[in-house]
Amino acid sequence: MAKVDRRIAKTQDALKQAVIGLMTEKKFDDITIQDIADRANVNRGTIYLHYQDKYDLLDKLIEMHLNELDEMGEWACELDWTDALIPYFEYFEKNYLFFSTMLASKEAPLTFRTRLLAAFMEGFKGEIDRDSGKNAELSDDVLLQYAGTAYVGIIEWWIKNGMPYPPRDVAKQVGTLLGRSL
Amino acid sequence: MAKVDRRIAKTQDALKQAVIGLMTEKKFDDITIQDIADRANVNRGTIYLHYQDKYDLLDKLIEMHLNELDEMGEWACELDWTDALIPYFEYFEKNYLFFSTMLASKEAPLTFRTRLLAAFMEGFKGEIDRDSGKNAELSDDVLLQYAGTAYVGIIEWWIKNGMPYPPRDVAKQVGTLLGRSL
DNA sequence: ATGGTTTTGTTGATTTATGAACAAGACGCG
DNA sequence: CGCGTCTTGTTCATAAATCAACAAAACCAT
Repeated sequence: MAKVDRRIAKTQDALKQAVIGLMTEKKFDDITIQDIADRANVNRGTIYLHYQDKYDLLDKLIEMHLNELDEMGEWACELDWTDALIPYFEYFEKNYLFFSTMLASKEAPLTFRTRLLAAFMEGFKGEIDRDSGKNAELSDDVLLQYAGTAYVGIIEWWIKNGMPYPPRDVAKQVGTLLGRSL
Repeated sequence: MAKVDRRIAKTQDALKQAVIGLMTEKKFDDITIQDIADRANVNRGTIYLHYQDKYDLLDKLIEMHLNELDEMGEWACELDWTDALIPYFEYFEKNYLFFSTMLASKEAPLTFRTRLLAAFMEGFKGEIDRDSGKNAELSDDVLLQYAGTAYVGIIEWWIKNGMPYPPRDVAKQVGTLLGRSL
């Protein structure tokens, strides 16, 4: 990964933080470019050096998290199911503000929830047990859809309810259930 | 006040925060320019665009706070003694990390405590009651030194003991006592 | 002391961010 | 509808920050 200029990282980070913060206060469509610039303490014009418009910014923000999530997937696949999900839930916890905002907001363009589901289903593809024969009579479609929605559903519930269990605990339970399903 | 460029404000702020943070972890002399740059997430060379060296940086940091303190003094002099100190103690609270670090560190060049005392004594000069005659037989020297060290002493105690009373409460009590002294 | 390593200041070429200004759109309200 | 105001996207010249490289100090263990 070519190391990016410090300034770029800083302003993009500030902008993303600003958007997340503002989304907790008002609807995305009510947020103005100037709002974002002010909150990020950045010149309004600077935003256009990095993004097309606020929708593009939100899009990139979402994309960033989805990318980080499936980068985690690559080294997590070496663990068994009970432990594999721990880093994920720790990630959700660390970025609580982002996920709760995104899962809450109805107007998040291209609905975040949908993209999250797609990403997880993609990630699950390689994890289906085709050896033991326990899934012989089940088709990929059904399996992925089942496990994917279940996973997203649990995350949604956990986040919206203020993370009632520590990451490790939910992760282990969900890991067990996912292991059974796939 | 000529408005400074956003970038300048940001890097200077980051640098000052970095110094404060680092001073809680190690002695000032052990802090390297690179440490500061790293913590502030700024290029090492950038530091030299603003300061001579780390001592200059620390100096400017102190100066900044002393300036803000005596700017507060100007509009605070319209209040009576019981209320006049409230904004000060709120300021100490807000910048708790700075003051506790500064008052603790023995090696703070030019000893912060001394500069603080000088600033307060200077500020008290105009507040001595020369009308009622109650101070007729007292000389400025004695009065200023007495009140000044008392004030600094209280602040030191309050900060070092983790601010055992809310700012308002200490401020009022100290205000009363200072009023009697001057 | 001495040789190796770290830290310090400085430099120069380059990239990014800034502020201010502008025209064109969108918005709301009387 | 039309008018004023706010928002958008873009431009330009300029200022600040970056990275990499360098020589000189300062530091430290042998």
